[in-house]
Amino acid sequence: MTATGRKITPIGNRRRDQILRAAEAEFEKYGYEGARIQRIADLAEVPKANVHYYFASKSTLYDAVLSNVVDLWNAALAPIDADADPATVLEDYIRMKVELTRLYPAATRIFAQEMLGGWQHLSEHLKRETRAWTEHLATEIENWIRQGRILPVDPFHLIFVIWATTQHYAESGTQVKSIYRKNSLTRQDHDRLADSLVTMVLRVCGLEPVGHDQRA
Amino acid sequence: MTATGRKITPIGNRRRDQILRAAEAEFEKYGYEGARIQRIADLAEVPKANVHYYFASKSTLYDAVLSNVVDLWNAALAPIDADADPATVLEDYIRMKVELTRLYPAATRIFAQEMLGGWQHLSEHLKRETRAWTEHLATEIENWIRQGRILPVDPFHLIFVIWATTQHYAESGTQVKSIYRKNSLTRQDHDRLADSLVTMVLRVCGLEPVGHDQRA
DNA sequence: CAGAGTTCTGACTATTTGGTCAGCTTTTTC
DNA sequence: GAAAAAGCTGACCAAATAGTCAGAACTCTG
Repeated sequence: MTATGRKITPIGNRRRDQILRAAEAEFEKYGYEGARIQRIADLAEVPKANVHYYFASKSTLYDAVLSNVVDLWNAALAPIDADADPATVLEDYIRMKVELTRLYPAATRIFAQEMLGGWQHLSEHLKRETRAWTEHLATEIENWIRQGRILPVDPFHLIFVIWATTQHYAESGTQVKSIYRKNSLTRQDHDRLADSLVTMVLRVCGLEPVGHDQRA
Repeated sequence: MTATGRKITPIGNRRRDQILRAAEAEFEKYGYEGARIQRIADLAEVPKANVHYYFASKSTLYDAVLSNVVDLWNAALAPIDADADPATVLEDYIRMKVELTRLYPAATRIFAQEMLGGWQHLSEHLKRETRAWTEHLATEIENWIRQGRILPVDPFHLIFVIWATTQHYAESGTQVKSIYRKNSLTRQDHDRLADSLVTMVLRVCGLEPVGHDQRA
């Protein structure tokens, strides 16, 4: 250990962020095991020892990155309007997730890697938040079904479809290239994915799109 | 390098398989970077040097594992009946994928990890096979749409939903536990996932289930 | 059963990598 | 402006790990 125990100054904070950003990129690209402190240092354009000045260990650094990522995720997932109609809630949810994916591909991939690894590095506290929100939405869906506002669907499976698809799409920059022969994901690609997903999910629920695009 | 160049005898083949199986488990659990030759040796109950007798390097060993996995995958994806009706083709496809996932969770996870990593270790030849089949199915779906047999859907997005969902479900043993509060995935869980998926996908296409279950 | 070929392994090496630390430089504080 | 604190870093170190190799042990064939 070398870090923590001193005061924080603006100058130190800037360096910290600089290293954190580099670490995010590195962890995204190589995963926890594959990540190399030296490469993070190079990318941040600081000597390796400087990384250890701010973060005692690789694990500490990863914790910091992961915490940022999950905060971002949970913050965006926050609002849910109980009075709104199902189609709107679902559509908003989907578009928001796709948007997150477009804006923060690195964060998204780290989130997914962590998930695949069984949240080995995620604190209980953060896990609980993520789960709570999912259960909230599931309850909402169950209400809609009971009220006959949408067709019967297993709420978790429905959420899972949305989740898996956006997630998967985001994670697979290279896969999309190799299987679908695209060279990059444009803004338009994301919009079209969101449109497709919205239409598909609404059809699953027996709903029609509210106003926007109708193609799938 | 130490391996290859000698003849293959049954006894050698058995050891090779033994090591290969251990390697599959190790790569599944830790990924390429995280995998340790020593652990593979321990799991296979052979000395480490024996691993290197059969596989020159970690990379060679991973290639062998991956090749098995992709063969399995491509073999299962092979048949597609052009005359069959859309509902049947889609349902068979989904159930087959879920089944693969249930039977070979390790292989499935490795496949996914490799995908996430952008097929960094997969040979061109294997990549092409995987892609070709996907395109075949996509063409089929386009035909159905043109003939008015199903509602308009982006074929790739539809395939993607199926793919992403089954894949994701398979990969997420621990995630499912932590988010959905299940302790393990039973045969029944897989059946219900398949049922849900079939119903959802068919609804998306404006089709009704052929005969089986109707719940989603 | 003898010799050739194959299989196996303990002991080793080379390299990579996370982490430390003493002391230098810069910034802040009084 | 000097003392204290924070920031910084080159040069190390210890541990882990992939890979090597000489030769022992085993198996098969004629």
